Amino acid sequence: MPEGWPATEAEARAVQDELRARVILDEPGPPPGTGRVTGVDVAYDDDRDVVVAAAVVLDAATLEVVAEATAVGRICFPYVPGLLAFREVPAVLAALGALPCPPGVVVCDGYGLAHPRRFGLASHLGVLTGLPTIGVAKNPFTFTYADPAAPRGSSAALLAGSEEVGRALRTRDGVKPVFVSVGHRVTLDNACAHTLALTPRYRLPETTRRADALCRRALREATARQEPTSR
DNA sequence: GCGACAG
DNA sequence: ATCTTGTCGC
Repeated sequence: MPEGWPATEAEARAVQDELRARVILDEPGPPPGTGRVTGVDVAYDDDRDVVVAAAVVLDAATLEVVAEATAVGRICFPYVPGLLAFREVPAVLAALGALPCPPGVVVCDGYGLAHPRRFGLASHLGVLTGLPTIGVAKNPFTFTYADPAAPRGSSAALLAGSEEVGRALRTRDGVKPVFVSVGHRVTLDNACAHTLALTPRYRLPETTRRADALCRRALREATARQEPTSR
């Protein structure tokens, strides 16, 4: 359990309300296809109280893996809608810290600005690290959107009432869109461009696919010696 | 008051 | 997130 980590939901919401002021929204961020892009994801074993985070660094031009790292820890916050960051951030920080090179733009599995208090996981991670971050989620959470046109690349506003908090972006022809929002130091247009650059083949970005596979594998391995294989 | 609700 | 086999389709 990290120093000063909130113990209650009310404390956690107060932390969000305070850190939100530090989000930078007026920087365009690195152009897609250049430098590096890093995916982060987390897997859990609630019964054993184990959490594993993975960070996978890709060359943005080729999408080849150039580095990866994992971190194992204890679960330090329950899943509460709107407070996901408090469950995921400590392990993700550890995984990012274990990388041998700078991560470039960090792609999170979840939301940034598209959040009840406009401070989702990607915003939180961005503020704590200073890195440019974006959020790419698989579900619209509580937000609304008009279905984008069928071709890949089409998009529609992701709305909280009349406020655009992100974009529903079609990454594959005729397939359910992903939900992109800004984290820190990246523009929404640029975040969508990055997302398209990371989806040459599948609905989800290569970064999150790679990070997801790695943290699941690391969780299996971290968990393997504690309970013998049943048969 | 009740249900919904990123991962 | 996680529990879980096969199956339909490109």
